Amino acid sequence: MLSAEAFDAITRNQLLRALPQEELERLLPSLTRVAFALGEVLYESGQRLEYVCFPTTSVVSLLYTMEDGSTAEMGLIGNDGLVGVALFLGGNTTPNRAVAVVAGGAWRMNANALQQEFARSESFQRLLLRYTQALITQISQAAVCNRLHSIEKRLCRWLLLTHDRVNANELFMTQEFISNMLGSRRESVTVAAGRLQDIGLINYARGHITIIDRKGLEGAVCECYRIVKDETDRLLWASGEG
Amino acid sequence: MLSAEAFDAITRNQLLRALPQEELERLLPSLTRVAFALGEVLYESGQRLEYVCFPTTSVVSLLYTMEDGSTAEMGLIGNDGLVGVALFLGGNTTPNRAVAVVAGGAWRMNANALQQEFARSESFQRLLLRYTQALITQISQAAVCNRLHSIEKRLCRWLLLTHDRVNANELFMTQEFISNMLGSRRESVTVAAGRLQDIGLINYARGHITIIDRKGLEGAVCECYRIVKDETDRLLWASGEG
DNA sequence: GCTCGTCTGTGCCCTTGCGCACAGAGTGTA
DNA sequence: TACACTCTGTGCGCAAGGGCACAGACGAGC
Repeated sequence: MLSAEAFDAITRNQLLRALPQEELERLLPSLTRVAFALGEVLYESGQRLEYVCFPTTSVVSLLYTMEDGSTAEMGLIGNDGLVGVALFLGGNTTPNRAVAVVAGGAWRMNANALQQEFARSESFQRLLLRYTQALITQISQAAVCNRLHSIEKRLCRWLLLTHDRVNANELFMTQEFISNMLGSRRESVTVAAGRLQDIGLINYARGHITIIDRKGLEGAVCECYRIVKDETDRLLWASGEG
Repeated sequence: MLSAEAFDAITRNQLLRALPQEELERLLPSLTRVAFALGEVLYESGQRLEYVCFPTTSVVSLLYTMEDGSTAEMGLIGNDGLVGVALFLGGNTTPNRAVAVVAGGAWRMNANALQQEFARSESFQRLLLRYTQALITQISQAAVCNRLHSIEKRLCRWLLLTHDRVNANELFMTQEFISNMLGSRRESVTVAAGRLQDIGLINYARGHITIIDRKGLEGAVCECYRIVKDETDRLLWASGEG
């Protein structure tokens, strides 16, 4: 039987929360609480994964780095997901890195335990595979959005994605940092953020963003944000899953 | 026991070829041979999938269409893969469409048979999940490439990807068609293709491309092409898989 | 206070690629 | 042969965004 405290802590990750109680109890011994600092690297490109992480208050970006050093983000993972799908997909490594963009906590589960449970429990497997599809949706939308939409819209999308995964209206990150995610120049982010600030959607000051008008951001963002959100809801939280 | 003819036909798809013989025999009754015309739609965005397809000589593009009608490709699938991962991931639909970009054949397998076999056979499941990771790699690389690389390089990448999946140096597709995949204007493709033609890599004439200098294309493409190729080889064909 | 380092704002020039318009060049068909 | 249609080439103006340089603004530490 899970203590109320443990249950409360563990279900701050929505994937874990979606699991049946007896499953959670079985998983608990394999889960370790960890914390990530801003910018901390969970794994490097090509590095063998030793564990997966279920973020609770942290947010993790899947980042690609090109040979010339330019970078772009392919996906963003918070308490709605899990970092390290390659472990149960069977590849064990991926050609991208994972970086914490919001400092905070997560639950860590080592490779063996994960693979064992994946093979053993149908509900666990089903949930993880559905999550994989949600992740694919997010990545493919990023592919299209990166191609077709302006920096300003993509910035809105990124802010909303991050805001969704954080329990606050304040984010701590520099424009330089964001430009690495968006795959653009820092100056372009400055200009775009300036416009969002001018129309009163956000406030920006030295690595400290405040979301002032969330609805306004939702109005300024491209369709990509909603498509991914709706599809994720459908895949993970809608039907009688778990 | 598979007839030599059936075995030969079925293993034109590399995923199927990677399966153990007894598994193939079990699958055979569930497989139907189909053919796709150029431009044929395998499934529409949001449509419930009834089957997966293992292309043999056809090539299928996963295409995203925005509300304003603009389009971009997220992935390209040939005899090295399978169309319809959402079926075993559990989502049953995806927000993109699948379109044949090279006419040709495929093996079709209905949803029930697929799901049954996925649950029953570990080697089948392992192969499909590894393929899923390869697909994720391809899509994420597209996301980054779309953001950071020029039309010309992306055109090279697309030509190489397609060429890899086709047993010929001639491709039948208009520049208009390709521009839909690249998410660019037709005129931009004209210019880029013109340059590739000038330096003797390809020949272009009214919906009829000839790859003249494959090595040259590999020299002109961005790193994205090779990263995906190497990673796919590692995931699917390298180790003792199957 | 002062200084240093970091973060943000801005301006200028340049390239890429889009929007649009239209001209030619093949191809198919009557 | 004539006509219609499709596909490709090209030119021009324009907007977005990259490269670079530098100025200001803020905060931390002394």
